[in-house]
Amino acid sequence: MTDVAERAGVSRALVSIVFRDVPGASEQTRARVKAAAAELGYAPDRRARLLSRRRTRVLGVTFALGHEFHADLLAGLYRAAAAHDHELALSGTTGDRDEDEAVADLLALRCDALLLLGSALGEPALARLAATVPVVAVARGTRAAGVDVVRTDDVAGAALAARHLLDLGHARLVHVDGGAAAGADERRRGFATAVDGAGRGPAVTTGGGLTEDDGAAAAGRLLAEGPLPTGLVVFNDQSAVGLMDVLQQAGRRWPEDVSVVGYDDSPVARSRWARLTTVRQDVDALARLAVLRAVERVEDPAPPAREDLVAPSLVVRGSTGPPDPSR
Amino acid sequence: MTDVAERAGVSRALVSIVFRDVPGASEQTRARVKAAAAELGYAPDRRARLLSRRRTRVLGVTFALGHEFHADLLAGLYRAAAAHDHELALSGTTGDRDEDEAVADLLALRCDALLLLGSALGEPALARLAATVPVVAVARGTRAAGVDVVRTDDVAGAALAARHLLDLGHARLVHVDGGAAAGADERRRGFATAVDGAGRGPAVTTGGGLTEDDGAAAAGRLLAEGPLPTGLVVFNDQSAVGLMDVLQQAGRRWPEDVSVVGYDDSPVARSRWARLTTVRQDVDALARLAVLRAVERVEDPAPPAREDLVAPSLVVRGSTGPPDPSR
DNA sequence: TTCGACGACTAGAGCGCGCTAGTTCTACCG
DNA sequence: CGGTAGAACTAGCGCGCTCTAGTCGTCGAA
Repeated sequence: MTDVAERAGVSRALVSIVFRDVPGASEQTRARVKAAAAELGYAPDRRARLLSRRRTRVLGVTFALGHEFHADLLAGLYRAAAAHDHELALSGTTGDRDEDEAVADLLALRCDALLLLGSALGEPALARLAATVPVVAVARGTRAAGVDVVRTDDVAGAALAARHLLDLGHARLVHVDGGAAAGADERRRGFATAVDGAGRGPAVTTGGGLTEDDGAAAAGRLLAEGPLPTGLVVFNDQSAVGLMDVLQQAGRRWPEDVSVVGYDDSPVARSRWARLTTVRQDVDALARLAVLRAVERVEDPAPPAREDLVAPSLVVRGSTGPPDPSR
Repeated sequence: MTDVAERAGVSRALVSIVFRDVPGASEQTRARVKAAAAELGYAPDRRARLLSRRRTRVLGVTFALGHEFHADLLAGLYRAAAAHDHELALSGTTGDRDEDEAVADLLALRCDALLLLGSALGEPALARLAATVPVVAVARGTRAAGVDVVRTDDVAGAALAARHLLDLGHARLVHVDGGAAAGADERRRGFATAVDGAGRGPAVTTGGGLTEDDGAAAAGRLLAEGPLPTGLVVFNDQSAVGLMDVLQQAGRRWPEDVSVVGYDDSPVARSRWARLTTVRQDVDALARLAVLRAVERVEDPAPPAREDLVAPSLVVRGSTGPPDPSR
């Protein structure tokens, strides 16, 4: 910075003014400073810049590496943060790098707020964290004190899936659930409410899970239990494709023999093989709201924690259709 | 820091000594300082710490968000960086956040070195960057001046795939290539060398690409062109599953009618449907080497750029088998 | 007793910025 | 010509840490 100032024949303060783009310098000088900086390959050191500022305008984000949905969220967060003139500091979690470590890293950077994507932290840990720094839990519900929540309305999502099948004319629906996974309760509830509400109850749910194997296991049970239901709402896309694989090996076709709805609109749902009708979470809205809540809470930490539900939407593909009347 | 020092009844310098874990404090005092810090919820501010240190011991990493292979690499990089007592600063690229932006962000943090995962930067841009800061290109070849390269030996990888099929007894092999993608040339070469070397030449290659659609298009051409080859080596897993989908719709089975080998060992290769035999890149070795080269070059920027090739391995699954002699 | 060595600890400069409280310079008015 | 407003610019402290060059005190050897 000193070099740039010297080369442009001004003081360091002037260089600072130019790079912060604030009033206090003539156009002519601005040009001269910028030219000098370009020649010297100078760009302000962000660490030093943040150090002398009360607010860092940096949002810390923890996410699971390799989690497609988190990657989508991050893309949205980059956009949303830029819109609020903030930056992102990323800290990934993996098998041998847990969330505590990721959070500690971000705290050492003195982020203004923390956005935890699908956090696995317990409520006490979350509450403790929220006492130190504004925390927004994204895509995960919690009642931890002081933690803002931004997530998809899973009750509505599962209901959307169920109603889609009901509208197509399916009478025998089954929900392959997510067991104890985050959001599984809400999805069970949404499915049941939709089915019961349409007078097609009682709603039938069978144990599932998050993985392909979970879906495959559920498919095996359904095939063994007698006549296959014509409509299946599965906890997520991954479980759905595991299920579909077993059904296909048993000679069942979609949408002719069975209609299947997934959840998440992950890449596999788009595959030519599955063409999976699925519930899409509004990633952009989630990201925008998460950043907004974080920024708001930085401004004013006082208000009680709030929860934002974002409406999901249905993406109809080839895995669903009217039931074959001949069967 | 001042608060902690006061509470422990020592100077700030002592607190620094304790937290840097360097000699110069008695065990007794260390304990007292740490206790005081814990009570006050103090952790050193990394920005300030780095600011006053010549070397930051931070490695900047650019990666493509949502790219499974990059996520795997990052997990390895976290491990490798920790082993060298370094930290990682992540900067993702997306559709509307390009690599230049990601790199500028990292430079503003004054990282010691940059690791670019599958960089799309041109050679001039890379060379320019390398003149400013040590740069390691990971999973991507380049001859840009001053840029170290760490990547998989794609020639060997494609040869591995071809030899696997040859060993199984396949006589008619075709390589569905990656067009102009990074690594496509090497894989073509490896395939051709293996086939020619086994006296089963001339090697046949057909145009492919990176996506499912590319693979599907290639499959359509192969089906139309006459008798289907019994062994296919495809540029990557994604293209392979697109191809397999079309083959399946045409009534072909694997491994009975056709054996298919992919590349990358991505999650889709593990799917129950595809069970794709594939070439796995040694992510851990790539990550370890990348960090090592970066750290070395920070120590001593002088030596000429070097290129490290990491040996890939074959993961055999259900998509390959001996050719059916009855056909 | 003196001296040096060594462990424990501290003062204070400096890292690269932002920001406040100035100073200087220019233009214009009465 | 003095006075003044406002634009252009600068001096210097402080952000939270590291690190060098010390000081102080203790102990053992000459």
